[in-house]
Amino acid sequence: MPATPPAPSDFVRDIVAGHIAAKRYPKIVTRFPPEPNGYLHIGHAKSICLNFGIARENAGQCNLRFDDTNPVKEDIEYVDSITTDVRWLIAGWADDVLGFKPKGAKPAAVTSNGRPDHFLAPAAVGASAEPFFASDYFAELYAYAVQLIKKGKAYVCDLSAEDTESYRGSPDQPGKDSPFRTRTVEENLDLFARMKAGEFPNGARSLRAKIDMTAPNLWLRDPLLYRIRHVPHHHAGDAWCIYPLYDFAHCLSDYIEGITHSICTLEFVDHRPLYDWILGSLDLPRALPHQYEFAKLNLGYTLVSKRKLLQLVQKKVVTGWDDPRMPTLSGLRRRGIPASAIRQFAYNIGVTKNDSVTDVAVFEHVIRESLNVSAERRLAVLKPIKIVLTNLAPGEVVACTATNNPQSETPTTRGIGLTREVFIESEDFAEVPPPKYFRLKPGGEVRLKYACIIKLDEIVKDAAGVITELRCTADLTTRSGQPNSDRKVKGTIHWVSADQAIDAEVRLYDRLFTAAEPAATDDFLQHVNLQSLEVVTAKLEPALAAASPDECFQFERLGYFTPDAKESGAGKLVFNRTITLRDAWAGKIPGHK
RNA sequence: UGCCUGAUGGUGUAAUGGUAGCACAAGCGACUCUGACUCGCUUUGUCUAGGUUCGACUCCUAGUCGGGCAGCCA
Repeated sequence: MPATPPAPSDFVRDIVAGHIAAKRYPKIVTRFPPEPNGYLHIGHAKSICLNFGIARENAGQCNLRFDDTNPVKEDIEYVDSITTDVRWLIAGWADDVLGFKPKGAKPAAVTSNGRPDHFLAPAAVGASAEPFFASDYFAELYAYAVQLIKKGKAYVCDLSAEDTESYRGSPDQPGKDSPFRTRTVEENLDLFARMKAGEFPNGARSLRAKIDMTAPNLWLRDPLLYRIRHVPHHHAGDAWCIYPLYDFAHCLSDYIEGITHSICTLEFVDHRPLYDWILGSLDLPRALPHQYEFAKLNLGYTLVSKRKLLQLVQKKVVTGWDDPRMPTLSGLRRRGIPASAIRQFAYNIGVTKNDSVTDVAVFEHVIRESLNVSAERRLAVLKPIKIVLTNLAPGEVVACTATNNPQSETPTTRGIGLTREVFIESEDFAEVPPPKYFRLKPGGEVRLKYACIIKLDEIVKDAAGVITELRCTADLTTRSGQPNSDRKVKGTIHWVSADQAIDAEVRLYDRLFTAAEPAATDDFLQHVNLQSLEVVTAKLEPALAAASPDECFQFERLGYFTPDAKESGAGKLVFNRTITLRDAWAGKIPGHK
């Protein structure tokens, strides 16, 4: 997989390309605007790759901006996790177009040439820089709201939430004007100032745009611009008790930052006329941003909804937002999935306006494709069964050489020792083998990878009939470099020396849901896969003792595994299975799958 | 019953009036000291009905089906 895939093409990029050809903007500026009310997930990755991708392909800029206008749902924990996750996803790919600003900077403090420019060169983006926050614009936003009132385009409304809803009408029924719609500019100004001053309780009044209560588009029926919320804000502190709503804050935040292309998902199509109305109703001298919408990601057997993922966390279905089974970027990272694979995935699925469900196999494919090239191979046995090589003496060690990565252009090797007692995978032995079984069977031969061919002589069982060991003879003339090394047997299996093996907890993950579209079911919690985690104590080759969580290994013939960043350490090794290898055999075993 | 939006193999996505292609999945085969990887081959598609045109996935008309919208969430 190329580190930098070829530049993708899609309808959004076509629009941008048209603007560049027309020299409509001096610089392309996009933004990724999460609300800090949950962790980022694979669906957000699609948006991040689109926004940062467009910026990097056009020598532009993409601001990370927190859309933090609703303090009751937001938290600093999410600000931190989102920042970390975005930087991880774009690292080595779009760092140089990441828009950050000096810590604490607000628009007025850094405006130059009549145009706010918070952008720092990548070298300057260190501890003294931070993402953008819509809440840093609260003062500007308030001033714009006052301007709207003065133009007679906004009014303070005293309707309760319930009345506001009923006055709005329904999709096929026009709404009716609020009795407060005709207040004078002076009265609105006074009331709005007193809202800001904290004179009224939560929900007592709101600021509304004066548009058209009979508009067929519900979002044009005098939408709310500000609500009263006597709560402190995680970023703005306790400076405010009125907070702007999304529609008012977003378009103006885009304008303040000089965004050219405001890219969002399809559910905001209905909001676009409002986005344009607000910007068009104010005196805004600079070029206005425009909104473009694409279809968000839906992934099979996966939940792509912050709200629903939060429920999994709260109900302790998973251990946290970063549980390796979660489709969050934190979870995927902990599981061992490379950021480059996620970017490749975004590239492969494309960007359209079609509401669709992507097959998880597409995601799994890019993970394997990436790891196959990068992961070093190791030997590990998940569910061991003991083999005794009767022609080796106790304590005897036969030195073998294993290749670290056959995909490498210049593969390196490491030594492993074959001893009298070794563990093999219990699945690699069958007392009564199915047809076409290539692995160890009574009287049969297999090759121990990197070692030699062995022949099964005897199956030893205890009094209860349980197999305790398999006694085999090793044909040491079939080792690499030995005269019979190219002797062919149908099966090659992995193994670990019983003397040298180290124990590790290995967590085997499966999909979190049994339903192809959990979000489309009545209750997704009823479709949680109760077998999504299986914990085994595995036998690993000794080299794995030094593995670090930023490495992912292929355990040969099994899959890709990475040390758990939170729980694996010198005292106790814990590995997460990132993904299995493709297994063409599994589907062919009679009665299997 | 209002407004917005979409429809191409099993899935996702190209083709912007000129050979329906790519990826994933599936199947068969080759190779193999990973039943992996790699390689070769194969199956399967333009929502429907009209129209325009030498020629339509593409343009027009009418339908059908799907998604979104009535938070003081984003």
